[in-house]
Amino acid sequence: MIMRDPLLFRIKHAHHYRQGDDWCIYPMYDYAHPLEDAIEDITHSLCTLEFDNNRRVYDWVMEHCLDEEEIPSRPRQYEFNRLNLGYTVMSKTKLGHLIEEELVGGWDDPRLPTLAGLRRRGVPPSAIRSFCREVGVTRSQSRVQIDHFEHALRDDLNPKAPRVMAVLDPLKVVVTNWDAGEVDWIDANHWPRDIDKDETRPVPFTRELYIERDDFREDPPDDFIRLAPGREVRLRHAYFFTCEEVIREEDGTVTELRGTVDPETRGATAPDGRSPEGTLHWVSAVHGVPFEARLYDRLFEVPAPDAREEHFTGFINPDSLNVQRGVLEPAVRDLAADQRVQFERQGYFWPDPDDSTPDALVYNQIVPLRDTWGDEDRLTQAELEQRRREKEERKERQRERSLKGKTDPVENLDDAQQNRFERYHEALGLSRNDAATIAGEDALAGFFDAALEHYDAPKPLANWTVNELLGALKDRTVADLPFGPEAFASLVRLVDTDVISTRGADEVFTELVKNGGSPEAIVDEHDLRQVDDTEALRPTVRAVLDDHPDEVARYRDGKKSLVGFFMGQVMDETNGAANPKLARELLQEELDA
RNA sequence: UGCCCAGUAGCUCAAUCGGCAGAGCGUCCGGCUCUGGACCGGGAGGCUGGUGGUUCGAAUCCACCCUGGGCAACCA
Repeated sequence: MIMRDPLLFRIKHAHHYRQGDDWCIYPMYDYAHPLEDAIEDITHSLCTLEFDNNRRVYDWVMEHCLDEEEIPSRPRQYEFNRLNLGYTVMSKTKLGHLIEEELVGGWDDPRLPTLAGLRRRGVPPSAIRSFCREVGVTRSQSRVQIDHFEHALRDDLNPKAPRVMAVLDPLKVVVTNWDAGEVDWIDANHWPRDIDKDETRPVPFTRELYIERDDFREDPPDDFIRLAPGREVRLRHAYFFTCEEVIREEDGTVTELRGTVDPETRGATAPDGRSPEGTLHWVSAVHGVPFEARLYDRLFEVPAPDAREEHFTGFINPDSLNVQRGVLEPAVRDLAADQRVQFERQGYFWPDPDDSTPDALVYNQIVPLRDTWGDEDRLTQAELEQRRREKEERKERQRERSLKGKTDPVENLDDAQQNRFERYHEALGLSRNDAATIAGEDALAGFFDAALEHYDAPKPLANWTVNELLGALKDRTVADLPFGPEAFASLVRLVDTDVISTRGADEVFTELVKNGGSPEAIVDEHDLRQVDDTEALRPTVRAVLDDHPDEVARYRDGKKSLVGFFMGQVMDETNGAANPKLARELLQEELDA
């Protein structure tokens, strides 16, 4: 459609903001794009899917407006699907709307998937690159799950981010068997043992500490492995601690925990070998540095906010930003200002480049740690099962619909074509489908009829016309082919009379489409005459099996589909000349021997 | 309505000329562990959207259909 009357430029007597009134002719996209690419020596011109239609014009302009020698390297346009991410929006318009409506802070809001936003959030460029490598480039429209992105982030950050301890929602703990003035400076490794790095920092242990409020439950569920009344846990890098007393306010909120530490467990290992299930991070209440933590969650509550009938802003997650006032271990002051760190058991963070100052630290959460406990929203086995069922049902519905929608190909034919169809179907005995397919295209039917004059075998000719010729034509017509009905008929005769195999015929046909010529000559030239002699074929079959002992073993072990692989080898070896039926029989014989 | 593109494991993608349907993520189980993290080992998961055809052999070629998306001109 677009090629029927491509529009390349328009004439408009208008003032141009830079060229003034010098020109009254303005190029259209279809004209400017290919020419610019060619002039700039572009080799791969990439664009999004909606320009797929325009590729024909692109090629046409290139061909008709430039001589070969004017094109340093012929540009080719490739289209791809743009990246869609779950639980967010990617289009500039929609992002702009969020900013205009002040639903987010600006283009660099860390909740946004913009480069400015990701950068401010602390996402390293290398993580973005590895994410892109992982998801790949595709022509199918799809939406990438946010999990993939988060995985790429963690994977990138894991070996780069030194571990430190930070409590985001502090709950006070008093160690009753520890003197008020005493400080134990513990040398704690910045890195877990599975990362090949060894740097430590001093962490102060004191009588008063903070732990995460979430890490304590008065009435813990069975699978809760953290702190509860009477229970012992490990304080990371420090001592085993047992909770003995819970202090509450009038309304019942817990304000403080009291308990004791086992002095024998310094370094967080016990001489008697006991090992608590839970390990908690903590920060000294005396040395701890107050800071602000900004936790980011998905911006929208639904996976595809832009694919709904309602306006996408209606799905905004009200809790996408969660600001906490926490305490940090003092050693973070010694880290570089832009150092990305892992707050143990929390996630990866870095200081906000705009708002963080030495006196008022502000940390952005880059990505939380993977958490397999609790009520997060990953798919359970049952949900996976459910999805499988839904997919099956969807397929079943599609099957019904596609069967119901099926039409008789004859319906679309005009009167003359109808007559032709009847001749093909009834007189020549072609299937309804083949007969209608050929009858429906006048040029093709003429070609078929002419070929019939040279080889009177309607069925094989029709098979080749429909299944091979049609595939090679694409948007050309038979008139554009470098060969005529006679050569085509000869080819069909050769394969129909077993002079060549279908595989050999494919080669002949490819050559014919490319350069024309006579099928018989091509057969001789490429030595494609079919080998029907069992004893002539046997050595080849044996050689193939000898060359692939592993595959033979796997075949005998039950992987019968390898027959196809062996067949391919035999056909390759004989350049397509082996009689396939014979080759298969021989293979079976040798393999089952 | 016409034309174009896409449909393969729960998700994102591979599969050279038509010749062994695979990978990563997720999930489940086990191991390790001073992070319920990371790491290591193993398993489950497929009518390649459907029907028919061509072929010794089809995810791949042909016809028709289904589903989703794009384009239909003076925008890019």
